Amino acid sequence: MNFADLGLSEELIQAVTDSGYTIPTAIQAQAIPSVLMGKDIIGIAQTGTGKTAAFVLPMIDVLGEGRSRARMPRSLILEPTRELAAQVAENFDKYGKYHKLSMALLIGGVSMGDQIKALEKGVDVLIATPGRLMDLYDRGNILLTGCGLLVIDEADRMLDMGFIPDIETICTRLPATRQTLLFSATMPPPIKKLSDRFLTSPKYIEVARPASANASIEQGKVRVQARRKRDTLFTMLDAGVHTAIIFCNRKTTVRDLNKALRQGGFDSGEIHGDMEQRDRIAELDKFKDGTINILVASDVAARGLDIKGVSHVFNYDAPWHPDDYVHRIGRTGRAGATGKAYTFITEEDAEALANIEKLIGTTIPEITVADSGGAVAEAKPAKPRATEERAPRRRTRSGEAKSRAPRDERSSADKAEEPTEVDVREAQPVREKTRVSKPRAAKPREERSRDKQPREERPREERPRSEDRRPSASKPRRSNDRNDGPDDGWNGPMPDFLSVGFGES
DNA sequence: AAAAAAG
Repeated sequence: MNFADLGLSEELIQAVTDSGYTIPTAIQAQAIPSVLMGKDIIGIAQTGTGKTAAFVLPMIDVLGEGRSRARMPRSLILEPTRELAAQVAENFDKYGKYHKLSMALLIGGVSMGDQIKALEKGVDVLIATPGRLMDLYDRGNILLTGCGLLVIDEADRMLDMGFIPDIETICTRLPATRQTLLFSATMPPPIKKLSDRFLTSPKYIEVARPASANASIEQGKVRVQARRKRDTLFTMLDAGVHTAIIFCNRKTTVRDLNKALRQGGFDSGEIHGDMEQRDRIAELDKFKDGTINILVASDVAARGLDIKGVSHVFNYDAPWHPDDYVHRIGRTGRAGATGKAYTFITEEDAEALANIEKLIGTTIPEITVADSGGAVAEAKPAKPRATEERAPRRRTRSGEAKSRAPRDERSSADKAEEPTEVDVREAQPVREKTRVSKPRAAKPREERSRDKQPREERPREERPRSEDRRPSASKPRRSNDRNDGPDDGWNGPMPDFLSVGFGES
């Protein structure tokens, strides 16, 4: 199967070929012919499965015939966030280069003037976030009566964000005879209701359940004391990280952590919802072109963002909502590349971890990092096994017995996880055992950590004095490292401690 | 417990 078999025009196939793609993904192969035939579609798929191209490509051909009229867009694509909307617009530019389609991107945070001008001229494709679309509609700048094709993308996220009433309003303003494509990673009841109401005998397409979390992502959890998160992260980044997105739960944490990383000599940037739109775009661009290789992010970047070659995702804070975990780690391991996803777990995160592991149906392997203080955190009264915490009592007990092997049968790696009375910061044997890779710092450690931790927490001789530059982490990657092909994700060597998993699974 | 989206 390749793109030429799907019924797309030659110009379009040329544009796809120019972009370096030849084989359609599962969702593309299933959706494109149906969209071309004018059918409604429910697509259960994450981005990264090629979902965007699955509707962008056929839409370009469908809209290639006919022309737009002033204020009457011919098609509408709804996206939950501004970044996703902009990303879809980029796809239209990329694949529509041999077609002359007009397009308007209606998102908040930027001035309305240009958007209104584009609408006045008439557009074939309207790509919008609900807020700005409703705003412009209420001002009388848009007529949706000529809009025969609607795409509701990331429907489950629209639901999370409270957009469903807006979506319903918008649906009723479109002509009743239209084609509707709905994409969602999951199908919670409100989305099912929405599709029952606004889609007509849709074709149901489901690919790679997101909860099964992409096999190309190697996951790990790191038990860490809250106050040692920063040092632990630095240690892991020092070991050599190509490109990382670091998720935090709060915007303030994003800001603080990015500041600390920059002070520590890392090439990092940040993105969160309190930033000006242009700053968000600028930071994303820097991340994409390699000016920075670490992006500290709130959940604004958790879903859908398609940045190639992200080698690592760190959950600096464990996400409260388990769905967010799946979405966050999905920023790595994209387009056939491999990725690593590490989640910091503090004592407060027990319930969040339990929910995550329940959702993904597996126990995330635990890895240990020197100085995380994780062993101390574990010295608390034993908690129930994470995945079983919410299970009925009887299951809990039997399951627990099974998963906990007798002490002396466990590997030494397992023993490293044993609760211990000894503070690992003082205990050389533990340090030696857990530190598999020697850290190298961009700047002498003392310079970096000047304002972070009291000196005494780190034995002086532990601090490397070499002038060694940090490996890839400190250096902007060459731009050809990624973003110039579909399969150019990171596949480089992995520092030992990042690739070694300990016990549990 | 937060963040996102309209300003």
